[in-house]
Amino acid sequence: MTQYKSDFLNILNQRGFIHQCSDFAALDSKLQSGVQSAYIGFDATAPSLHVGSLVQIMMLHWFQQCGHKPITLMGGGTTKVGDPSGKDESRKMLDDAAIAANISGIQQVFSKFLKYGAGASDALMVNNADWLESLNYIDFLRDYGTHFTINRMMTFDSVKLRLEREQPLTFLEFNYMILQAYDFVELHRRYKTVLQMGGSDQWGNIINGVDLAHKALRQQLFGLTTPLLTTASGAKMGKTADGAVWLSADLLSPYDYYQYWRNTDDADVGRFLKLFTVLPVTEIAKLEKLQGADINEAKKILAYEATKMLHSAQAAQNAQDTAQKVFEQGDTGDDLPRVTIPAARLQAGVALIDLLVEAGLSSSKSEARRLVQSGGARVNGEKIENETALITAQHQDAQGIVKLSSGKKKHVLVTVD
RNA sequence: GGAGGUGUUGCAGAGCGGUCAAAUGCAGCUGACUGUAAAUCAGCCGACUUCGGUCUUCGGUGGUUCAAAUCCAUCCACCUCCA
Repeated sequence: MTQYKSDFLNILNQRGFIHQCSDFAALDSKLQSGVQSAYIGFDATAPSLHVGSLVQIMMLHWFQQCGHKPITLMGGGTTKVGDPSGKDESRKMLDDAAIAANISGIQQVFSKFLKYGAGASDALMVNNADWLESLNYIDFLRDYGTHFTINRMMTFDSVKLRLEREQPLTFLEFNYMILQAYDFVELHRRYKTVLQMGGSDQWGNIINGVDLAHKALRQQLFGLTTPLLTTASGAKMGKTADGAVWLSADLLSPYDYYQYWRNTDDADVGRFLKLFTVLPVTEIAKLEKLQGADINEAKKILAYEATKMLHSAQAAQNAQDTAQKVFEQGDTGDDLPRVTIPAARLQAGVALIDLLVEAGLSSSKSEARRLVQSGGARVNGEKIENETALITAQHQDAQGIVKLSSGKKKHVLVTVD
């Protein structure tokens, strides 16, 4: 195994974060020569980040743990342009207000993983709108446009793939890579930032920044990317039945977040433990030796640790307690989602079909019917196959709760007010 | 500006006057088997339904027809080639 001089690269290497680097040896030396700053850019296209971004955030986390200064760059300016990488279609245009709202949502997530402040290795939050919006078009073209050739830009995957698939690529999007390259140069000017990290899909964009710095500033900057993360079954990280796995508790409860990790494929557990927890690699190595059903123990640790990092130890514990009650004892737990209906309605009796829809377990009555017909609907753990069944006050337990389930994993507690 | 092409249910992609709520694949849901895993197998996969049906969908609009996703007109978007 490769050995680096710097702690940072060693940790990243051991934990499987590294895909490509523009210059391993020189970066290694640079990291040894004092406190450095590195950044990762995040687009403000959604009100929260999802687990797909977690790898990058963890890299910044380790960077800070190694005594360096991480910078989180919000793409307030570049979001208006839209990164064409990996997309067939242009992004929808977002207005200023939406971008600002998204940025404030995303910032809350970062503070869970990074310590912000004024100290040497405290993290810094910047927004590229601060410099991109005041750029003068002609000056910018003359100063930086000369360093880019269309010939080369056409060879980047983000451009090439669009063209090959005969999908439109607007001039606006075509400029994205130039602006991202300029970001790197600007961050170097402002904060002596020497390293840009990102997912492997960002390699082209990152290298553009490194090149631009070389040409415009005569400075060697560095790029480092993570492998594209997929699950063992080949799916992209962060997608579940209900959509993205958000990092904001408003969009995805800690319990659901815990469950997301708890349901990891066997084949992914070791890899994810290294990437998404801070457990020592020696300990992870022991967990990786588990076989068969014992792997579940490793998954519990993964889920607990990941939830703890994002939310809190308490939230992780609550989620774990609930999961244990629900899955190991067939009971109910406090963290299960709840819906409340008027007591009078329950007295009169509510159609099971309707309740399934109201609880969010089915998206339409038809779907709820199918669920019941196929034997996937349960009330208090009892399978109900009669689609005209009524749920009444008699179904309430001692606490006045009715537990409604769709399949084996999705449960909702119905309470009355 | 000119010529041609494309636009179908989450995605991909058939259909080209009735048998079309629309093939097939992927994704998804449920069940069986299990370990809250994977793989495999089975069913489902527009909405509403008193389960008889009813209603809304094939880029938009307006036509032709007993009947249109399928034909015509027009508009829009995109692609390719020419200028």
